Amino acid sequence: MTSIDDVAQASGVSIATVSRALRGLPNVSEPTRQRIRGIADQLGYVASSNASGLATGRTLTMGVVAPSVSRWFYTTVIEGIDSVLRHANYDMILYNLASRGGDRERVFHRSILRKRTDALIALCLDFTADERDQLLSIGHPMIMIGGPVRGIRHIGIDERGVARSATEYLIGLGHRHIAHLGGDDDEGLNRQVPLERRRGFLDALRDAGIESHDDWMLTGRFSLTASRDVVNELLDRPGPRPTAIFANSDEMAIGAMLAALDHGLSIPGDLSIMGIDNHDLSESFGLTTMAQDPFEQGALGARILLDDLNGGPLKRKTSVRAPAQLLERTSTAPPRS
Amino acid sequence: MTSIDDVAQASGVSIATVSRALRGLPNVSEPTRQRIRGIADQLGYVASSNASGLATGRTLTMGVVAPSVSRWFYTTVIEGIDSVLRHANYDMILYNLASRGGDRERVFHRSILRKRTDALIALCLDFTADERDQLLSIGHPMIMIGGPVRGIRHIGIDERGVARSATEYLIGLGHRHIAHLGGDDDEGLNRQVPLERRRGFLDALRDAGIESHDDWMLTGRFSLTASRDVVNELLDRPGPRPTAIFANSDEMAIGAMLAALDHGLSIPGDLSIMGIDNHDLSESFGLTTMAQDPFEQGALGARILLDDLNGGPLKRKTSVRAPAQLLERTSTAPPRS
DNA sequence: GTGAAAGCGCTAACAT
DNA sequence: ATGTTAGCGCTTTCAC
Repeated sequence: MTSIDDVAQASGVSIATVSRALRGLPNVSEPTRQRIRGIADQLGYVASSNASGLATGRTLTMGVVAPSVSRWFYTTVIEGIDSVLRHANYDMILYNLASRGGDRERVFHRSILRKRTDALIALCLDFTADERDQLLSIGHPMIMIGGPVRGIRHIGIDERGVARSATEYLIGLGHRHIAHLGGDDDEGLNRQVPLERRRGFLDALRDAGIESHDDWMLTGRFSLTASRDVVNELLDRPGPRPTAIFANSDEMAIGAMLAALDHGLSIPGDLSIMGIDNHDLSESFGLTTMAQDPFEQGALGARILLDDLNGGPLKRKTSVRAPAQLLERTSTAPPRS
Repeated sequence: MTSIDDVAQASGVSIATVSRALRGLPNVSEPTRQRIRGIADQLGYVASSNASGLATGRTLTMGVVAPSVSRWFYTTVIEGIDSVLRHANYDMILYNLASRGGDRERVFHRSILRKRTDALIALCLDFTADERDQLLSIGHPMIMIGGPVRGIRHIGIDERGVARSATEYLIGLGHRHIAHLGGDDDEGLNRQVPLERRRGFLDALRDAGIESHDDWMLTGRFSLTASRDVVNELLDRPGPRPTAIFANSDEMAIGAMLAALDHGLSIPGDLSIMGIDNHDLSESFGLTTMAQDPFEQGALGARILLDDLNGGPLKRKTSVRAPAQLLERTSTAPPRS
C-alpha cells in the first residue's frame, strides 16, 4: 500500500511538503504542488484515514443510529444525510439497531464509543435514560431526527400540530365519525411520535365537539400489512362504521385503503382516508396526506453537525421544526350525506 | 478523552498489560485482568480505532456499496450483513451510490480507497470496467451480492433458472398468454439481472412451444408504481389480454395486481400474477412468488469476508448460488377455460 | 517554500 | 506475568 513516503521519494521532497501539497495548504509553490499531485495520482496514493485521524483527532466519519433501515422514513433520511456527507468528504457508519438479533447494547457500549465518529445522528428512537447518557457523554455533536428526546436537540415536524391539522381537514369536509390508525412501532420508533399524533387527533375532535370513539383507536404499528389487517377487522364489525380514517403514516393509510378495497368499499365515496408523510407510493394511490420531507431533514441534520464540527458561525443549539403541509389528493371527500 | 495511559496509571500497570487484558490475550493473571477491566469501564475507556488500526493494519470496518438504500432487496441484504458484522464487532460504512446528486466517482476514488475498510461488499450494481478495476486494485477481500460481474465472485440466485421455473409454473397451470414485467432499474441495478430473467422467461416459452409476444414485454423498472402504470396501459389496449403476468420482482408484481384491481379484474380469475422475491408485502397480497432470502445472502457474504480476513480454512474463492423456491399463494391459478 | 522531528494512541516483539 | 520500546502513517510545530 503506497504511503506518503513513497510519494515523497518519488517527488524528491519531504513528506511534510507532500502532506501540505495534497491538502491544499499554503506554503507550497504551485509547480511543486502540481508535480506532487500528479505523482500521487499516478501512484494511486490516498492518505490513511487512521494515520491522519490519529494525528488530527478527526475521523471524517459520521455515525447514524437508526432503529431500522427498512422503513421509508428512515431510508429517506439516510439518503439525505448521505448526500450531504459525501459532498463534505465524510463517510457514514450505520448502526442499525433493529436488525434481527441486533443487540442494542453492543452498539452503545462498544462501537459508537469506539471513537470512530466525529458526530452522531440518531433517527427517531426511544432511548433508555442510560443509553442517552452514554451518547451524550461522548461529547460529540449530536442531533436527533424525528421524535424528540429530552436533552437532545432535534429536527422534526410538529407531530401534534400536524395530526391536529389533518384531523381538522377531515372535520372540515364534514366528517364526524373518524377512526384513528396509530400505535407504536415494533422497531423502536420514538414512542413520543405516535403519542403526540394521537393527542393532536384528539385535540381536533374535542375542539369540534366530537366525542372520540375508543373502538376506533386502532393499532397499525406503522406497518402496511398490520394496518390492512386491523382495518379489515374494523370493517368486519357490525354497527356503524367511521366515514373517515386518519392514519399516522402513509404506509398505514395505504394499508387502510387496501382493506377498504378488500371490503368492496369505494374511496373516498364510502370512506375517506388520509395519512402523514407523502410516501413514494402515495401519489399512485391518490392518497391525501400531510407531506413532510425526510430527505431534507436528514440533509439539514448533517449540515448542522458539519457546521458544529467546523466551528462555523451557524451553530444551532436549538431544535428545528421541519415543515409539513396538506397535500390534497383523491382519497378524501365529504362523507356521503 | 481517556486513553490507555490513563487506565494504566490508574491500575498501576503498564499500557502493554492494559492492552492485553482488555483484548483478552493470554499472559495476564485473572485478578489483574478483572481489575483492569473494572477500571477501564469506570473510566469509560474504549480504544481508539485509529490508533489500533494504525498499529494492526486492521480497521474493523467493512464497506458496503449499494446502488440505493430504498429498495426492499438492498435494505434486507444490508440488515443481514449488519447482523453478522455486529457480532464480529465490525462496523459498516455505507456507500450509497444512488442518493440524489450522489456522484459515484467520488465514492470510488476517494472514500473507498481511503483505506478505511478491511473488505468490501457490493450490492448488485453495474460497474464500469474502470470502477471494477479500482475496486479490485485495493486488494481487499470483496464479494458481490446480487447480479454477477465478471471477475468478481458473487452470491446470488440462478437468475435465469429462477425466471424459467416461474414461467414454467405458469405454463404448467395452463397459461399460454403470458406477459413479462421486466426492464432495467433506474437506480443502477446490475443490468445482467433483468436480462437473465428475461432470458429465463423466453427459455420457458420456447421450450413449451409458445411464441413470445413483443407487446407483452413490459418495462416496470423494478418499481411498484411504474409497474402499475405500465400494466394499466397494457390492460387498456384493445385486443386479447394475457392470462398471466410474470414479474421480475414482487414489488412489480404487486404493481400489476393493483393495476388489475384498477381495471376491476379479479386475481387469479381473470389474471394470474407472480413475481420473484417474497417481499414483506407479498404474503398480505397472496402473491405467488419465487422466494429468495436476501437477509441470508447478506449474512453469508459478510461471513465469507470475515473468514477471508481471518485466514480461516473456509475461504471460498468461488461464487455461491443462493436458493430460491416456488411459494404458491393465491395470485395464480389455471386460466379460465 | 521546504525540511526535521516530535507526537497522535495504540500493538507487538522482545526483555525481564 | 509484566514492562520497554519501536514502529504504524500521518500532521504540525519549529527551524531554516
